[in-house]
Amino acid sequence: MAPRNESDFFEIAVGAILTQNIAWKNVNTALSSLKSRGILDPVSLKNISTSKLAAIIRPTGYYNQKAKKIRNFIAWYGRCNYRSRDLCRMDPVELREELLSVNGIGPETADSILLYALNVKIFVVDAYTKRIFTRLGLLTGDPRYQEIQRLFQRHFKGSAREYNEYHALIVVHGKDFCRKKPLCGECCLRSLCGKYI
DNA sequence: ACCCAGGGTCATA
DNA sequence: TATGACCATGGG
Repeated sequence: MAPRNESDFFEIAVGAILTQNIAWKNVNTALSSLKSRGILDPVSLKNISTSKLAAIIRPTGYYNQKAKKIRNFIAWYGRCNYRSRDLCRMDPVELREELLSVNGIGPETADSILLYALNVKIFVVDAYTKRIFTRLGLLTGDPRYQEIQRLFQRHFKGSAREYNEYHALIVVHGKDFCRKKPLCGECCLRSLCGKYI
């Protein structure tokens, strides 16, 4: 498992918060602004005012809420006994619980940080995942986050690298499932999922 | 001029 | 437990 440098860790973690209910595309400009100002680090984000931060991340929408969420995350990091490079030594279950205790970090954001920033082998469930798995008949009704995650993790025995790749595939093809009739994205995922699920 | 995008929190019943 | 209101900009 590969610990990342602090710069990468914060870019991924802050990006995970900024992308909540928003396409990645909209996040890049905000992350670039933070980087070009040299404030994508825990000290700068601790010192900047919430309103200043909100103005910078404006293009991502929900900017007032997200500014608070980012500062809540930074405050947690300040309280945490581990530095970013050592977080991977924490028990992943305990770390997940700690992330979830931060106001503004829910299951998907916590799991995104674990998988993408810390290479913890945990599957990130998003709206697309739920829609696709339900549409494919793998799940029925209105499954909860944990059920969907368990379904994938029970059947897919792959590396964290592959967890990462599969979630990316779902995001890429997920929009095809907005339409009623099967499209190429569905065919792709049928063969994809059929191999493992 | 709509419609939606890789969520999460809070209030209410 | 579960359902709904709310947050808000940018691209199609």
